[in-house]
Amino acid sequence: MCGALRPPDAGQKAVLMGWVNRRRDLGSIIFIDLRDRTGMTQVVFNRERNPAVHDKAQELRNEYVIAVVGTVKRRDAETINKNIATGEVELVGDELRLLNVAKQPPFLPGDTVLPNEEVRLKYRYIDLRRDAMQFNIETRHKVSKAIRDYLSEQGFFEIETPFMTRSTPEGARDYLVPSRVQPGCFYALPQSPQLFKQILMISGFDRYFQIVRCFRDEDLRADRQPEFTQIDLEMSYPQPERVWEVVEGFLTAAFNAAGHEIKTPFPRMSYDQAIRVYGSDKPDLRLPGMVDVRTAMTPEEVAEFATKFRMRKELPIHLIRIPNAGEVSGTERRTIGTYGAYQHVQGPSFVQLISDPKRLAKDSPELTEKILRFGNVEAGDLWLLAGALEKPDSSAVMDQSVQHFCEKCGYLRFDLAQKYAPKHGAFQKRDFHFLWVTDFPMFEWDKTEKRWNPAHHPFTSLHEEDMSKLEANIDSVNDPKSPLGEIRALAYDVVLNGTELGSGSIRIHRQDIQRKIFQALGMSDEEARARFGFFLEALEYGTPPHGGIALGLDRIVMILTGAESLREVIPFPKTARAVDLMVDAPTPVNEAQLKELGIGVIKAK
RNA sequence: GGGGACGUAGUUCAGUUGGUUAGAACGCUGCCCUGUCACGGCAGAGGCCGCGGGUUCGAGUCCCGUCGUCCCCGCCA
Repeated sequence: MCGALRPPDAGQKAVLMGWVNRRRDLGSIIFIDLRDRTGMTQVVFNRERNPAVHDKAQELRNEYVIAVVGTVKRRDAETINKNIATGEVELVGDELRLLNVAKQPPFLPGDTVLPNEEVRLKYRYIDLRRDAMQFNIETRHKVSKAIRDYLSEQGFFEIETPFMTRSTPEGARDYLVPSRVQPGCFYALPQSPQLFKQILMISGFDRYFQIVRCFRDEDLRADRQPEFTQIDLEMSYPQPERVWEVVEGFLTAAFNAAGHEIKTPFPRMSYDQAIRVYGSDKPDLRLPGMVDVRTAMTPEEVAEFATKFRMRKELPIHLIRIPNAGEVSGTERRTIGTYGAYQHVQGPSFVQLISDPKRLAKDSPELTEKILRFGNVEAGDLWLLAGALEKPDSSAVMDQSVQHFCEKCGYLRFDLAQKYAPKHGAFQKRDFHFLWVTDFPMFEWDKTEKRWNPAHHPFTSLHEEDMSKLEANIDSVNDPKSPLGEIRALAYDVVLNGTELGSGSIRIHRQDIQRKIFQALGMSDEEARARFGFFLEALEYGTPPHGGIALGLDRIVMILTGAESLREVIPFPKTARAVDLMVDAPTPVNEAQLKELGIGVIKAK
């Protein structure tokens, strides 16, 4: 292979096959960098030594596929190339076979500047020849293999589940597949194998896993593709801690496979704490959290401060700190103080920012001193205070809850952290901060539908202590003030550097509790039967307690390779409009196909 | 559904206040070159300025629409 030859091979005959990465024609001597998956070797064709082969080598162009038979030669000291692994040797070409020519490609795998993504995606086969892509795909292979091996060793069976299954109205939009045999009926591609894996527990396969494709017809993001791969697992009789151990185990194996050490167990944090301190359910621990400076003040000070800055004193006043941001100019500081300057935060403002430390220090020196000490602010840190506006735009008033306020602050923290990333240097891609976020709420309020919905999915168990709260509020699905929102689920997320890697829960295994959950969700027995009948029935035939989790493989590989988007770790990804530019999918289909399926297409205006 | 950025040669980009023949680099073609490795030198080809409309004596440049790519909000149990 092109990356294999080393000085000890000198004198040997060798055959190399690969692509012409670059040619350097010096007249009587021609150098070819021959490339394959494993690396690159310089091949030399010398007119003096072999005029016929040299002539033939003159025909070579970029990306031609060739086979070279030659002799491995140790290079002279002054011609060694330290930049490539095979740089101490070269292959002296004795025979050259042209396996295939190539048109001029729109770009070259060896180019230093990348073309735009549209071109890369259209000519994906060329893009994938690039070292970086080869590395990403190789890493992906190693990671899945490590996970597969680890879980197999732990007694998990890899079991496949159907891709053509039933549509369920919950959650994301389904991709539908029409049935020819049952006209007017549709399969749905699975958003996850959730119910199947639970059924597998009911079937006695007490440890299941699958590295499986999932499909969700929702808008894309840099870290969201319509089809993506999950490491899905489920086990019988687990405490959450047992699931976490398994995940920590396979992640350790996966990161090792990619050459990284990680520390386990991962720290844990409740959902409440994550929201309060980081304003997010997926905190990035590489930077300090926020502190509520009211804690450092007397009630009188809080009242005075709040009045002075038109802030609400019953909501947190958060100190957001970016360590080592260095000097920040006055102009810059004024921009920072402008709420609208942030990418993530839009809509009517209810956040009041204090971003000018000099002025604050001048006005209230003692208080400032106190706040800075309390927040561990050091010289060179960028910090600001964020409170809830006393009289915000009318449309923002209704949303002014602690949670919502903290989330807005969390976005400010995140945007600032991004903006000053080059300065604070805390966003090291190799610095892995894992975290378990636990005790997610069971239900969340749906503003559009004006009702409570499951925050995770309707088969999630709740904390035993919260059962009475469920029973007391079982008929309040349409009451936004209902304590249903306080019920904690046995649901957990694993988070890495601000990215949600995976999400799981302990499931309900008793049908009486399942029934209560459906009731609390305002779903009648009939409705529940219609939607999940097969599953509810299965629950009645001896269901062991069980629970599990699913992690996004693509996201793991993305972080491991330092990629900025999932498209860098998926060989054939889709664009933001869910189009595959290489195969040009989706496409219309012909009338006959539609007719056979009993489908009519309505032309959009 | 909404907000933002971008679209000029095969590729990456430049293009002044609207002004006459739209440039550079890499790649490509030909010639020269025996130690290059992002080889070098000389010569050359290559443009629907995304598309459509408008303003103007005149549009790559201004305006409107549209298409495409990217980022974000909504959405993603």
